[in-house]
Amino acid sequence: MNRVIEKYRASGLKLTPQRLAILKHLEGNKDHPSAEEIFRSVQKQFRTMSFATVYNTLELLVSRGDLAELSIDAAKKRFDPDSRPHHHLICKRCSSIVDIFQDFDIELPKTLKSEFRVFGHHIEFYGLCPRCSGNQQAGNH
Amino acid sequence: MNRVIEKYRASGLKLTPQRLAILKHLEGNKDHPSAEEIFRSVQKQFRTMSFATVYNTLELLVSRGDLAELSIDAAKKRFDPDSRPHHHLICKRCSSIVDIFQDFDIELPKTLKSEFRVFGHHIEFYGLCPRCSGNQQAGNH
DNA sequence: TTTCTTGCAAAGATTTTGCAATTGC
DNA sequence: GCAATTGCAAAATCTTTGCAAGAAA
Repeated sequence: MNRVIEKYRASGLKLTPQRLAILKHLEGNKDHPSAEEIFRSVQKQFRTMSFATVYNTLELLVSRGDLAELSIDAAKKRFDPDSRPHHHLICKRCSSIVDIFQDFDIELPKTLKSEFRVFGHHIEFYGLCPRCSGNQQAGNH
Repeated sequence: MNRVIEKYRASGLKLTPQRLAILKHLEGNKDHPSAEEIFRSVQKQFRTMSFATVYNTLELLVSRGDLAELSIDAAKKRFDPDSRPHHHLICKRCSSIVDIFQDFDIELPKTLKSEFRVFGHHIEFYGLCPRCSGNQQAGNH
């Protein structure tokens, strides 16, 4: 995310401490956090932090392509700062998400390709994480 | 969905007219409707229809494996009555969803497979539908 | 009659928005 | 100082829930 900060500076956006804290929280984050998790974390540093700022910043990052918004979890949007193309594996019990860095050879039928303009694809694997598969009681995180 | 009705009857669930109307609306439906779309449609026949009944019925169907809940659309849950395994293609502009009935050969790395218990996978293709790719103005549906 | 289901209304959860006050540049 | 950003609070969505009344079997 450090290069994201440089990009910010270069395009005239303001580097407010709130934004920097959000960027810092996202940097290298493998938890695929929701907006609320990001809010709670950053609020520890900024007591006056608001959801508006979190959502504003997330929307900005997504629109600039520096953050991916995942729709893999039906309950809420989750965010992924890793910009490398990859897939995800979600635990159906605790909703934890892990990255899958493997390239699969996926080719759509030609008939469809001529109608739709397809940009890309994303594979969602689902199952039970090690913790949940051995524990019927395990809840969310 | 007719066989779903038989299954219902066989397991002692009540076949209320509201449920039958919801099942009828879902039968053969390729629109991947949201709960609200189902509600609006069925409400035309039952003026007193409530969201509770729609959500109750959808949850029941999902729990019995007769309906798939899609998390492909970040804005809301959408439902798919087609129980055959398949994938989806979503239009990033109007959020329309079309089915992809093609089987891709997807194999996870062994290391992951030994940790996670993986049940299955779902591929989300994204792009622009024919209508939206030729029309910058196109809105939702 | 018994049990399940409905409808209503309220509550919960997530996300968005308007706008005055503030702050980075 | 100007324009972008923040914080607050209210509102907009989507979904769930409690419970009394009603209906299927």
